[in-house]
Amino acid sequence: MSVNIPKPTAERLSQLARLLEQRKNKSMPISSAEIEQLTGWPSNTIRKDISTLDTGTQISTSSGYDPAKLLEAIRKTFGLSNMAFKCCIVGLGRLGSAFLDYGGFQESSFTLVAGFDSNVNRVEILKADFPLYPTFKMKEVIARVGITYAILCVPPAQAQATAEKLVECGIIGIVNFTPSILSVLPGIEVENVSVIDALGALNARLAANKTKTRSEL
Amino acid sequence: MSVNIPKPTAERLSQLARLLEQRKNKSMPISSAEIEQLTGWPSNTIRKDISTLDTGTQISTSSGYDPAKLLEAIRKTFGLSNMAFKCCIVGLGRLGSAFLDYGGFQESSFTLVAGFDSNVNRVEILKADFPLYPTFKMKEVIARVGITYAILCVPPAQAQATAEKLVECGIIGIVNFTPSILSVLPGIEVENVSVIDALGALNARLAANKTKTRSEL
DNA sequence: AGTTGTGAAGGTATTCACAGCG
DNA sequence: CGCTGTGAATACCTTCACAACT
Repeated sequence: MSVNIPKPTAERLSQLARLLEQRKNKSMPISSAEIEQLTGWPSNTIRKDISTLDTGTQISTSSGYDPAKLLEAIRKTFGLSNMAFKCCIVGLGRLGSAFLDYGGFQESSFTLVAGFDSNVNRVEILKADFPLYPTFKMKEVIARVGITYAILCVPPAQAQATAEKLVECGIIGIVNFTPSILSVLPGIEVENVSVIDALGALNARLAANKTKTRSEL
Repeated sequence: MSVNIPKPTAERLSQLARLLEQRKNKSMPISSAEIEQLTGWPSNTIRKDISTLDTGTQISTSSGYDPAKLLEAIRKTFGLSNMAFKCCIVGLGRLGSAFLDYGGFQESSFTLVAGFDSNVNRVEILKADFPLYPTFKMKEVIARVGITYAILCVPPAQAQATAEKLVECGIIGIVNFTPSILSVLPGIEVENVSVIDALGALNARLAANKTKTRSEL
């Protein structure tokens, strides 16, 4: 069931989940038109996306979707129902330490459970809701706690080496905040997060818009 | 010429540009096979992507592409040849201030030219290679300096309001690092950058891999 | 009424496979 | 000969339009 969700659909649904998590009014139905208004995606597409979920139970009324049920359906489809995936931050410089008090994890299906830095001093000074360790404890902690994903924030020069070490330790997915391009073993997934790429994407889209005739409202 | 570059192609080319910028060996030819090895995209696709660029001059030899020429062609196609787009950081908390010494902009077509924060104290204490201003100077500075893009790092609760203000000031593209979903006027582009989404994408891909039979090397 | 859900049509992007070039 | 470059074929995603449901 739900074997093949198109990648763009998966991305939209992930963001939709985040939107639902944040939404104030947890019980008021949300319509595809409202989602269009909030996100800019056509309501048609949204309905099609939602139709790829296997909901089991009834999810919509005549005035829209039940947000809680919709959120649950998305989570179930992506295999993140009840359990939260455990993540660690690697590299606690300015960028890495910014996540120590980042609120976004609160409602999500991911939790931060550890941070690592090679600078022992920094590990001791920084405060967080979860323990911070010097790098040499990485292997032990990742195995013991059962950490799945890593958020990589080390300096660019160390990125590739650190990534390899993380994979050795059992990490299967890396969110790469460094500007380095990582190459990893097959089966391991990397998601690159880069301001420069984001700016590039913006720019590409705006350049494309200029060419197009304005067929949008 | 080059009227319609597919969106996924544009994204890959943007990343390819970054890869070329970082590459040590600036003169050794790079082949589509090597790019495949580094990025995971099929070499076929890469060649197709590159073929959408209008290169003017010859860009490849029989052992691959000339990296400098390729980079130049990508930049030209995206309208960012010589000039660098001017960007500002809005919100200088932990996350925002992490960009003050982020190296990635060095080789790119984007430059940071200003930072803003509502906390006057913070503006005075932080050090950067470019000037920092209190928020109330935003309109004046953006207009005078000619800033195009903003990197939004304010607390989630202020995100939507700040975005609207930025648009009023003349910003046409926003890289949104807050977990809030922004709605903006048509013609304005937003690129969301979120750890949570990145983790979601990772997870979705890994879940999909499990279903697939391993047809990869 | 208003909204979802969905087959069918249309449009895009990727893959294939091989011609053409240095 | 290895590598690029590209029409043609395929696979994929989105849009449309309307039936079904509340």
